[in-house]
Amino acid sequence: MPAERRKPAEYHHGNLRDALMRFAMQRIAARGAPDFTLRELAAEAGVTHAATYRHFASREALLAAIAAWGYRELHAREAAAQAEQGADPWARLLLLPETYLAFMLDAPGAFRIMLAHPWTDGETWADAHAARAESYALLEETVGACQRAGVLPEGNPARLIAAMLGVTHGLASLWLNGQFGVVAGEGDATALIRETVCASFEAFRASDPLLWRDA
Amino acid sequence: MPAERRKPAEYHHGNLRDALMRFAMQRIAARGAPDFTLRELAAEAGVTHAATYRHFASREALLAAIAAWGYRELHAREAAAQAEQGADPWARLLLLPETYLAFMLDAPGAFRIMLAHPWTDGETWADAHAARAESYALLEETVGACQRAGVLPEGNPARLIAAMLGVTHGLASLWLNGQFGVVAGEGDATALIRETVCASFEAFRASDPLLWRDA
DNA sequence: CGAGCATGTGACCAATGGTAACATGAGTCA
DNA sequence: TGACTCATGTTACCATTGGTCACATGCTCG
Repeated sequence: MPAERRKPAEYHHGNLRDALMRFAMQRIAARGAPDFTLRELAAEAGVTHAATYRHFASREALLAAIAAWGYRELHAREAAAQAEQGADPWARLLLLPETYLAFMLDAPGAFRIMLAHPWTDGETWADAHAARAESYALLEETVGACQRAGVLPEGNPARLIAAMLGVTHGLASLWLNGQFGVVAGEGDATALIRETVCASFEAFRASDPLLWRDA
Repeated sequence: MPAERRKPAEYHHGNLRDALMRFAMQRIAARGAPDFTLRELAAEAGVTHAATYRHFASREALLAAIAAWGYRELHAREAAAQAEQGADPWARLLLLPETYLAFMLDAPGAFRIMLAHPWTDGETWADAHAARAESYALLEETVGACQRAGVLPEGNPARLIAAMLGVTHGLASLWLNGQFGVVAGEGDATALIRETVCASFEAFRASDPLLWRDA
């Protein structure tokens, strides 16, 4: 008589995969790093660690699945927000970092894998790569629209994109790694991040076009 | 007769500690993550893995030592560059990201631990924390000098600092994780990074002071 | 020269990621 | 209904890893 099984039929129908991903994300968020053990995830799901290999080829594949899910979810949220926004390109652009940061607060575990994990093995991370490319494409397109509308300076869009992605990503990364206290004391870090991103974007918008032109 | 020993007396006098750190940084840079095994580091040094514990209390302590070294080295380079620069605060400020990015190219292995590793256990990472704080303090001070000199907009310095640290750190982080191709194609990434950081700083400098004022 | 201490060794341990052969149960089709 | 089958999960196993401990070795300094 095996002790204490999970609720019958809770797993055994595809739920295990999702459950493992959820548990993993929780642990990552809690511990600040993908430190979890496949065995502890399995135990939390009421399952043997070998069962996990029915759903993920390896530990790293689990991480890759999380990253892919994260980028797809992010892209979906961005697209949805833009859709209900209207046509103003500048407003649509500002929605992107806002959605990005909101999602980071919702799913910090996924975010850490998305941002700060070296996706070494192309094979297992192929899906994540594709998902990420979608999200980047949206940024690229929106920046282009802003430039065409004259609301962002002309010049090499790659530089503008890099600058915007840089601030957003950089602040997110600092927050995720708990490095924010050093720069900002102990105030409301998330508010400071939002305000800083906003101010930076405005500064870019109003900046001298010469800055972004190639040499 | 033990096979193939290291050159006699090469270790046994404090060199092992440094050698292990060097090897570890090489592996981190090569593999893009602190994947190395204590055993392989020890083997590369011609030593048993147990010997490593004479110099580092744990694997994580090795990482912490690398991070601490990195921040101390970074701070030293920044201070040196500023010292030979002169008194112009804006020039001194621009030196910081420049030194930062140059150091990243010199020591990508250390950088990855410095930026993208969760320093969970305060005990083992205490030294790294202290070293990092020094480096941040320099940025804070230089920004303050710029504001007093009227070359940076008044307003909450925390926001300006966050913005500058954000771009720099964000672009560095993207580069370290190989995410730069997505945004910039396959050009000279490091040049693009430098130019983008420079343009961003100029944009911040020339921006409307209202942007950085608290609400 | 001899003692002491830092450094390195060898044997050992529990835990981990991963594999393979076996078990079980839900759905399908005769 | 009953047999087949495939997905899912289990048991047992393996090599490797981080870590510890008692023991060896060899600088260094009194």
